[in-house]
Amino acid sequence: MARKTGSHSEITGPKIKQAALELFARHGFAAVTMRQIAARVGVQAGAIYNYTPDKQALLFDLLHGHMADLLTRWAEEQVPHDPVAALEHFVAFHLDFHIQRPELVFISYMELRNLTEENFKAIEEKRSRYEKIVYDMILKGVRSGDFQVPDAKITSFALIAMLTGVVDWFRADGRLSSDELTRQYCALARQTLGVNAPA
Amino acid sequence: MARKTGSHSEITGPKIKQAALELFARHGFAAVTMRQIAARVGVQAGAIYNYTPDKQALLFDLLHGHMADLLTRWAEEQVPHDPVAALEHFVAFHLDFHIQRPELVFISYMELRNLTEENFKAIEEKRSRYEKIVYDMILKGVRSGDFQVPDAKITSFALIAMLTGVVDWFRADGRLSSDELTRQYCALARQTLGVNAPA
DNA sequence: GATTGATCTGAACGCTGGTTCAGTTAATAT
DNA sequence: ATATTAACTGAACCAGCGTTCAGATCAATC
Repeated sequence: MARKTGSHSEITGPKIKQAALELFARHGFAAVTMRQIAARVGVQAGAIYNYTPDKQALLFDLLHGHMADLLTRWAEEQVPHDPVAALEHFVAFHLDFHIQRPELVFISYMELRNLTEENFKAIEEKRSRYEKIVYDMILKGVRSGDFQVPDAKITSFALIAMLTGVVDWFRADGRLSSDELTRQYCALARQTLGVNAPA
Repeated sequence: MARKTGSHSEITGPKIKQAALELFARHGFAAVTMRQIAARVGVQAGAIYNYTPDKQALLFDLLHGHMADLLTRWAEEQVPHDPVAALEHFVAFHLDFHIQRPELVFISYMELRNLTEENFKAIEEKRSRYEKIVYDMILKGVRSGDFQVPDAKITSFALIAMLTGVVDWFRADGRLSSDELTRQYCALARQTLGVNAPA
């Protein structure tokens, strides 16, 4: 059992993941080579195979970890019972989570088609779970009379698209703080959901 | 000047574009080979080079044509002067245009990073022009008092994301007709823009 | 029916891809 | 010191890539 402390594996492993993430996000999965990833870590291409069975697994682990993280975090949130407060809580959570990992959000949308069918299904299942959370939240508000929307399902898609689209333009060092961003989108989401709308 | 009529070039050219479009949308630009495109057209890979200088041009032509088409069509529209009517006109136009060409919408978002810098700039310029149209439309409604939004710029992004996101789930043969879709989104857009919102 | 030229084939070119693996390195344990 | 072994190198494998091009094909023209 040589090389416990002083071992590089606990450093190289995460570095490979990080390098793959950055390169996949910038150039796309198919356009990135194992040699590029290795170069960024400071290692030869062959060394990567000590940490992942193949390139596909590298992608899947990133996407699966991302979705698992999203669901876990939401499960840990203390969501208010009031529908409007719950909506604002969700908006804040969703924006915060997505803004903090723009690359993961990006490849989670872009690279789905580069997954094997089996891996794709695993991601889709998690994505559906998340969409259902939003749908249920909206439905609850509609039933209580707090929300007024043309269609709960469509509105759930529209809300998610609207919020997730933020990663396309928001920059943490831009003119807008993330707090301000959240405030703006809370207001926008309330309007979209028809809070205080005339009956 | 042999082979005027009976020539295949007027058939093969478009077929190549169509095949490239479908394959790029399904598998991604980098993952598609010239031989795959050729096979779908029923031709050898070399023949493609009678119609395009290289693979990059194949992608650029698709994206550039798409954006040019979008701007041209909108320029031809008779847009009402009333801000609310203009908004609904835009929603209907945007949805209709995008729903009719989901593959082009898809690759126009996904494959930007596979363009050379020069080609990328050409597309970005057109995209900005379109975004400005939406922004100006919102600004006009805000100034007239018809719209009530937290921030015109953010709202323009949110509106576009919300509408364009439709191509991710809408299927022309699904439960929802495109007319019904437009109606739903018009209502949603009015709410998002704060039409009839309390001052 | 010979000529022409647009269209396409088929094979090749040089190169790079993911992946494998025998062998080297170096930190620990004895 | 020596043995052990995780971590990594460096070279190789072969399949496949985009692209080129000399030559075949064949409908339209003369």
